[in-house]
Amino acid sequence: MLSGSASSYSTRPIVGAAVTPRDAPAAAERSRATARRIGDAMQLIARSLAPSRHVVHEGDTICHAGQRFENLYVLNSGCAKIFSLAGDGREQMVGLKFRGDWLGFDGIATGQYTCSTVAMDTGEVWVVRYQALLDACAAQPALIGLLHGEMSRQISREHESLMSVCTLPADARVAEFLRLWADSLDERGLRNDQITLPLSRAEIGNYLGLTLETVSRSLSKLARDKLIAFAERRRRDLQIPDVDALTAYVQRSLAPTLQ
Amino acid sequence: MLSGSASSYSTRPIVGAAVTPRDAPAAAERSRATARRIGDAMQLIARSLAPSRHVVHEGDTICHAGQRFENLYVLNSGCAKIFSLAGDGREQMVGLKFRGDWLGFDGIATGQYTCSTVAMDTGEVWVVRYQALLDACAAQPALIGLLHGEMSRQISREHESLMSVCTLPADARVAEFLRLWADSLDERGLRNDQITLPLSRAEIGNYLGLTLETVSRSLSKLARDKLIAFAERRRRDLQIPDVDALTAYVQRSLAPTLQ
DNA sequence: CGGGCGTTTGAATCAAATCAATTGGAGTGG
DNA sequence: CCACTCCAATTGATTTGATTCAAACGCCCG
Repeated sequence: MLSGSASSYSTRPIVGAAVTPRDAPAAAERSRATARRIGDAMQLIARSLAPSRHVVHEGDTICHAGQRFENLYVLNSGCAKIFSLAGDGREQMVGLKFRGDWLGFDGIATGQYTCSTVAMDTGEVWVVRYQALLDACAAQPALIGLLHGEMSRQISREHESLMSVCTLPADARVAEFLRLWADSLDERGLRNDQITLPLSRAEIGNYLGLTLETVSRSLSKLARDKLIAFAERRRRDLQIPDVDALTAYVQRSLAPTLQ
Repeated sequence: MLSGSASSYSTRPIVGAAVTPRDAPAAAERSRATARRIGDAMQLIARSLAPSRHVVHEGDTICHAGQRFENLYVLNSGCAKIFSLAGDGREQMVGLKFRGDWLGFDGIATGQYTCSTVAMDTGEVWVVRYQALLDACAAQPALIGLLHGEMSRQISREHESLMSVCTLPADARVAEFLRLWADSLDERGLRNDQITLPLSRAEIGNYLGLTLETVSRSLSKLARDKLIAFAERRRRDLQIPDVDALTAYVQRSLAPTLQ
């Protein structure tokens, strides 16, 4: 079976996978659908919850690990990074958030956030009191669908992160990270051919389970292979001429013998 | 700062952590509280949802990736493993489930499960139609708290997995895996001094981002260091004389210079 | 202009993967 | 009951990808 020999890391197939090939025009359609979904969701929230709105700037903490849970937050613009904090001091970046994404789900179970969220650029955060949200759900059932959808989506994204970290070599992990970023921008109708990473190499490394040096080397390699191009001066701005090429790069790394 | 020099892997602190030391009697109390929580939850589900009950056996698939989403599943007994399937055929084990845990959240957002769940031993699964659950929530508000709590808990657990895989060396990852297992049994009032792993080394490796050989070596090392002991004949049964010692082992691996 | 931080790059090292051989248990059929 | 196969697991030898250590560069800001 294919997947057994494919990965340079770990494992043989255990459940047996249905391989579904990717196709480009469908991806574009999916992206438009996502844009619509996010727009509708924000409208619904605005209309039925009248959330208080807060402008945040780069470096501002939106919610703090350990704080008492009361609110959920929805990002209306800008982007944010989420860190999970272990009792022993370890910090792990566990997520990236863009317009339409929700923050703070991790606090519901225990009544206390386990993650800190920090804005990566100027943006607007909508604050939704959890109790108010529950109350509003009674009157507006679409809200509950939205809420559950977002929690579900977050769970699925965590699965993808884990898959990335567990099955991909360093270069591919970085490529996938960039693809994710570009896709996220694309889905929100933002330019994704020229992106500015608001994360240091160290932060990217933390997210991907790599050291900053390895991230730097991988980016240099991707640039050498013409999958990305750095801006003249700032090595944090980069162009992605072809996002699908990144996907192909990841796939190639899985089957080095078959290419 | 401590955490920067501590980890042999990755990174320097980015947000700044509040270090909260662990303490043993509190852990025991927490475990009892969890047992109560799970018992209450199962009662609530039984009472207000009257779910259909299904006995499953080792190897049975509870839900299949790709299938249309309709139901959530609650494990009443037994244990199950969850695999996320990528389009390219990669399989990643992303979770372990025990009594009281819910399955299928990943399907809500897209209307289609992205994970396959397989029973690891004989147990009972309660099938809850998602729509029926939503309807019941209106009459029984505690249900919605339960549901959200479980989704939230799952998100937090994924964070822990990612932290494990990204920050711990192989031996510590295996130790943490065993600790997690023992804790899960403990919280459910089951014996946890003598456990039988229903997973092969390959599956553990897949879960932890390691090869089966590395898992085997790590287990042997843990046995050599007397943190675990194998049963006479079967290398899948093992004893954990002191669960806290596993925690200490993980901590030591983070600060090899300071011990 | 100079200091500081983020980044790049090289060289040496190391942890984990790979390759390979062996053991041992479970199950099968003679 | 034993011989046989099959698969899981262990263990050793070797390779390799990523980390670590170190040095140098370049951008930004005071």
